Order: sequence, then structure tokens, then C-alpha cells
Amino acid sequence: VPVLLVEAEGLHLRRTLDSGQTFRWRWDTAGGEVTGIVGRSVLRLAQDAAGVWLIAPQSPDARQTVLRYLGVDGHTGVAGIERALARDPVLARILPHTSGIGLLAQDPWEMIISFIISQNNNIPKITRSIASLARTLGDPLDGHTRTSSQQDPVSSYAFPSPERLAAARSQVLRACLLGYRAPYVRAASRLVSSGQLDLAALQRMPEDDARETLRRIPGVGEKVADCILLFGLRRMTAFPVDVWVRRAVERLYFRNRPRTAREIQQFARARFGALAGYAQQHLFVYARGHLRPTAGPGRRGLNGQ
DNA sequence: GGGCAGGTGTAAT
DNA sequence: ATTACACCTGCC
Repeated sequence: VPVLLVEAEGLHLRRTLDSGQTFRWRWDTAGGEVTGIVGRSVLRLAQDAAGVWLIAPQSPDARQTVLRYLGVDGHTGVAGIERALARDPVLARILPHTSGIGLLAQDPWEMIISFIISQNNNIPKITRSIASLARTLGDPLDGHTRTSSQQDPVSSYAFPSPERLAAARSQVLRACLLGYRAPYVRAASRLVSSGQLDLAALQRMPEDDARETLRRIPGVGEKVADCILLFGLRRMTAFPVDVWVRRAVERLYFRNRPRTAREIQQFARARFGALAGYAQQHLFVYARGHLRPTAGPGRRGLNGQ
């Protein structure tokens, strides 16, 4: 019997899992159930009018894993966050389209590699790359063997350890569709496996120190560093500025006037403060849904909607 | 088929 | 401190 996760009230599962912060979930064809890898668990979830359900596995253990992962084991629920966000008139206007987005508590190591791979890339390919890395170099889960589930984009394999990734031949990394990012992934893996980069210490650092430390990893620039801070280290003030968020902020807050990434960062910190990370997720999802540049005549800078 | 996609490193102002 | 350019790969 599936277990209802009452703590997840207010969470919109699909919006959350499809909001670009995780690449380890796959919906079934009907869209009713989703399967994903969290740590060494293969989880199956669903959502209906009653709420979010844990379908499998059904151990109390898994229940705790999911709640922590969904970020709903804390004090402030999604509804409370959104009430605060809605004090901003712009966010109040887009929230009906984006309500229910949560910020997941993901593994810092997995986030470092995932978002290095995300640079100049698109979600389907990032997803394939990570699945390929896991299938090639990660431990099989759930009794699967390495030869099974060849086609599964979200294969049942744990994310590879820094050691396994660092030891991989570059040919192997290339075969996982990393392209020119392969050397970045290798360098990051060596930094961590050698102990030069201490992930536990990273967790304890103040945000700016952690950002600076992350920026020293090859392939980690401003945007990727903020993704790691937000999705892996739960620093809710982080505000990753990608092309979509920039588009949204320029259009919704600056009358469509061009702004540099730095200006947008500063604006977000001042405007959203401790909720910047949530604001960013809502703006991102809204932009992808409603601010496609190809949707109208003219290039970037005009129209929208 | 050239251009682009949830950027970054590098070289040149 | 800012700006142009290349870059794996798949998709249009």
C-alpha cells in the first residue's frame, strides 16, 4: 500500500522534479508515476488530489529519505514560502503558473558534476550524460546487474563516487557524452578524491567562502557555483542566473532592458533576500513556460509572453 | 546545414 | 574589468 506523505502538502511534484534542479527522475508514459535515484535508493512516487505518495520502497527508512530529499522535513512549508514570495507583485502574478515548486536537498558531489555537465547544454542531454555515467561507473542498485536496462535514461545505478570518476579513462568519460566537459569532470573528481576539496568543510563554510571555493573547480563559473550552492548545499540565498532567469528578470523587472548577470544578482539579493533561491526557481519555470524568445517576431529584447 | 542550447576558459582589449 | 570566441553533441 502506498504511503501518503502528509508533510509534502503544497508541493507540486512534477513542477518540482521538472524544474531543472535534478536530472535523476523519469515519469512513466502516462505521467502518473515517477521513478528516481536518491543516494542508493530507487524511489517511486506519485501525486494525486490527496497529495504525494511514496509507492516504493515502503520502508520507514525510505519515507525519511524522501522527506529529507523533498526538503519538507523542515519547518517552513511550500505554502508559507509562497505567501512570502507573493508580497512581490511580479511573483504574485506568476505564482499561479508555478506554485508548488520545492527546493530539493541533493547530494553536493552529484550537484557539482551534474552542473558542470549542464554548461552550454540542454536538459535531455544532461539527463542522458548522467544516466550514462551512473550506468558505466556507478554501483548497481536494487539487484540490477550492469548489463540490464540498457535503454533506461534513468538507470538504476548510484551516482559514481569521486574515486570512480577520477579513475575513469577519458575515453570512458567521452563515451558518456560529456564532450569537452570531460576534463572538467575529471579535474573536479581528482580535487575531491585527493582531499584537496573537502565537501564536508564546504558544507560548513559561509556562502561566499563556499562560492569562492567552488569557483576554483575547472568548469565551475558563477552560474554553476550558484546551482551547486542552491541545490546541493541548500543555500537559499543563491540565485543562479542563466539565460532564462535573465530573460525573466529583464522582462518582468526592468521593462525588458538588458542587464548584466552581476546586476541581476545584486537585484535579486536586494529584492528577495533569504528567499532568492525560491524566487529564482519560480522565475525560471515561468520563463521556460511563457517567455520563449521564438514565440514571436523579432529577436531577444522585444516581445515575449 | 549553420545556429543554438540552462556557460566557462582563454586570449585580447 | 569587460568582450569575443571556441567548444562536444543533438536537434531543428
